[in-house]
Amino acid sequence: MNLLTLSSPVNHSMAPVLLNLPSQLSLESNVAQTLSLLERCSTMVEMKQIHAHIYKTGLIVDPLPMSRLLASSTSPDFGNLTYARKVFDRISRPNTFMWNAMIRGYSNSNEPEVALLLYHQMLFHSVPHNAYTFPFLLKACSSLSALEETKQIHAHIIKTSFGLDIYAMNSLLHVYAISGSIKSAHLLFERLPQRDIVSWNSMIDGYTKCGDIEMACEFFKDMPVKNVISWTAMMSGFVGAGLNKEALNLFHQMQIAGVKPDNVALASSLSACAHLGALDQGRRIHAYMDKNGIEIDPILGCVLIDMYTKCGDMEEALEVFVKLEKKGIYAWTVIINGFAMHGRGQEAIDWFVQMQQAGIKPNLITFTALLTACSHAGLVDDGKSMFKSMTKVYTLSPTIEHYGCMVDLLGRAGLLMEAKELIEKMPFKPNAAIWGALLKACWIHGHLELGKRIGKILIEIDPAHSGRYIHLARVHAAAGEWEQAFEVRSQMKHRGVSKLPGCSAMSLNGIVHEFSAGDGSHPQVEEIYQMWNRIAEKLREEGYKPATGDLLLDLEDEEKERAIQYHSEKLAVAFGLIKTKPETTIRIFKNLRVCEDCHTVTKLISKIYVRDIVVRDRIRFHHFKGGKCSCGDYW
DNA sequence: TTAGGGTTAG
Repeated sequence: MNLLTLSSPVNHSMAPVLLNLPSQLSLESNVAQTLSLLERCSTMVEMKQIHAHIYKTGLIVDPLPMSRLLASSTSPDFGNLTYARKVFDRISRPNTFMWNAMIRGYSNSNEPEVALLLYHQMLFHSVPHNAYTFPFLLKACSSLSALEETKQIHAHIIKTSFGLDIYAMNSLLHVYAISGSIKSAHLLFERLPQRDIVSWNSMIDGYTKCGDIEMACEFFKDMPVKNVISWTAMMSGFVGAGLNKEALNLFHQMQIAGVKPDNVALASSLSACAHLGALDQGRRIHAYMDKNGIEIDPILGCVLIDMYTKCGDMEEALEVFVKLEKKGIYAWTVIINGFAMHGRGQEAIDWFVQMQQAGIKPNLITFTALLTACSHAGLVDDGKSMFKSMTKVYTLSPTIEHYGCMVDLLGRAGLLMEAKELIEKMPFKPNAAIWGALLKACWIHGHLELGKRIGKILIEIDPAHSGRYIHLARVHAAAGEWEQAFEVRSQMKHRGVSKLPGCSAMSLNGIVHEFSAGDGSHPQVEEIYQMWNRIAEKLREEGYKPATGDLLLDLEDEEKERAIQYHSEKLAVAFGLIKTKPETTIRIFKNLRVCEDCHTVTKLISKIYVRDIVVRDRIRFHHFKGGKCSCGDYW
């Protein structure tokens, strides 16, 4: 055993003297003092000093301080697994505690498979395991989704009579629940000799992760006691299922139930706000965080920034971003993506430059955000050079998503041949997203023959997707082929594919008001329609004529005009004008893309009524002001 | 010792 190697990293002339370590002590008090130091230790520098002390004073032969040293140096907060491994490998016969510490360390690391290998060696050396071994080991299984290994460990648990240990059983339940074996988890849950709140929470998490939100709700309802984790697991389940209103509702119920939200619950609720575009609720949650002195950890910071960008308030997003102490790659990517969504391509690039100056390396998602930014802002040359730099400068291999962004960027800019060449050259088989981007480009730039061919391919790939039929019908209509257009729409109806109804939402005093085309369900429907008629009058005075284009194939012209007049977005704008004070920005969120007519109308309204109107459509933001839109009609 | 949170083109 080369002890010098172990203590060599400690350089007393270099390392700050953090600990005043005595060298002359009775063995007993030295053990006690060393253990107490290890307990309080919070950096690797301190750890190495204690290690040197253990070595120097002969405590190295005592298993107790060495065990603690291993436990601390494998800590997920400040530990160093490589260092711990060196120490561990030089211990001639490590005890169970030491093996457990190593297994725990690896289970929390990016190589959890080593935890399983260590367990194998532990069995080989006939080291007995204890109640702590299984939870650590199963944590590694859950990171690896290693179902086969989990089953083997399950057998060991039963064989070694740990089947009554609630920690081992809960860990087992958790792996089954989140590794696609929810039925096994449920069976295990039913047969558990005792259950606690962790068992229930794992079932909720498991059912939400496999998409069975109803079962998750059942468990949530039935559980005898709920804690903040139960509420959060259910909330995240709702968010994951796109049920963001339900998630926010639950967040309020949680507070009524007297459960104080922690950072995870706050992150989940902010994520729901981001999806809903519920800016005022998001702001309220932010204010709550400030008032209660909640420390903004790196994840919470990202979600908060993301919420502001997705709710249309880039300035507030930037303020939070600038104040955020530790800006990791997530935070930078979120802010760059924010600028991308808002069509502020040059700023996205500028912040990317700053990110590099801060020494943060971009990842694949950062590039998706950057390429989107270039695409939305029509920055073709910048986009091309970014795309090239991925491989040349950053050694990142573009994924099909990046090719999709490039096809979109080139196609939108009218460089269809270049887009086509890129598709032919790329190392992937084109998917629906690639064809979809090209089809859109064909439609915008009038390449209708190619558009029809792609449209047909898309329907073949995605026969249950209503958008595919609608786009092909639109291309036929643009070519004046009304009969074929009608045929495509009939095919869609015939196959039982229903059109996703357009829906616009506006959040007012914490309540989300939703509108769909021709909607009569809103309680103030009369008032809204009257307002719309007044708006229509003013629009006509401005010389506006409703578009009766290609979208409403099966209607007569007069009907088309009526239908397009009552698009959800127009109803939402009318509602906004009634319900908010002059000069207040109206914020609307659409589930589909803005249609051309609504875009024209919203521009005019922003001028006539002197109102800033912010519309988030399925892809990006439009900021309407003084008769113009921030997208520059490029979308 | 076991359970819950973050960025992605169309």
